[in-house]
Amino acid sequence: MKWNFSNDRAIYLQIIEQLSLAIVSGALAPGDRLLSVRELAAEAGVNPNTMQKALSEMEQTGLVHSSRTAGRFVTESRDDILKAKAEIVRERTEEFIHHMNALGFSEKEVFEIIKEIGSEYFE
Amino acid sequence: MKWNFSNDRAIYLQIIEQLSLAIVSGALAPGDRLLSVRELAAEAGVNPNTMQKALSEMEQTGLVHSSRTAGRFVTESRDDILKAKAEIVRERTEEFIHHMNALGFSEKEVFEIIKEIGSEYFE
DNA sequence: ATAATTGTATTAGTTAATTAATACAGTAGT
DNA sequence: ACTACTGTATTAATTAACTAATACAATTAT
Repeated sequence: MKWNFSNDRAIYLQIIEQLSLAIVSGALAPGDRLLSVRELAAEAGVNPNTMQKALSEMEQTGLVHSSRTAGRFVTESRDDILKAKAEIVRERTEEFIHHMNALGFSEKEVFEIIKEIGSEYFE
Repeated sequence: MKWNFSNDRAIYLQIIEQLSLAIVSGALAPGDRLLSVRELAAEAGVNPNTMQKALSEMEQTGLVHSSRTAGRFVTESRDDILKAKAEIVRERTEEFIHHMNALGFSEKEVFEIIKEIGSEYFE
């Protein structure tokens, strides 16, 4: 897994975001075992404590769970994953729309902008 | 002006963002005089030093400039404001599209999602 | 059995953001 | 002249995030 951090937000929050995205996007499958805290920390280039903090906080979302000595796993509940995905979609979309609305763009104009800028992303 | 801060990002960065948005959206007109650092700090509920840091950094963008004892003003250059607006639109849109693409949505699906979630925002 | 790996806990040091409390020099209005 | 206000500078204290270096108890693999 590839990690990408900006310096304008807490790293552990970005870890939670990126790991959640990997799960809800299907890059990590239900029941998949994660790398160990130490391995993930090395992979992401952060301190093990920082990775542990992120993973530990993520337990609350239900997307991952840990079994003491066997490791940490993606939830087996596809339903929970779908719910988390829906929530992320809603949050991101609302934030974007709110912003574009504040900038004075109509829905129609937003579509035009996406068509133009999105031509590089959407094949 | 109404301020709104979350605790997951540095306050001075959020000040820059919100003030920039106010300018490029036209809430603040070219040449408008801003409230003093102390007044803005009181209005936003932050320390004057934090407001000063935000405003001082914002000088670099060219959207505001200060004249030592007279106060601080929005740039008179409508062109600079338009350029800043275009940049903000591009950044926000790319970020959103990138996210939705990572979640597996096509351009068509993104439009559907915006139509549904955006119905509360766009008139 | 025993060696290695797991998540977790603890203590300490560093850095950046924020608040706090002043201070100063220049200008506008009176 | 003088008062009030401007942006700016400085020094200090506090807090949260991050890193560092270990340690431990439980389980898996050999």
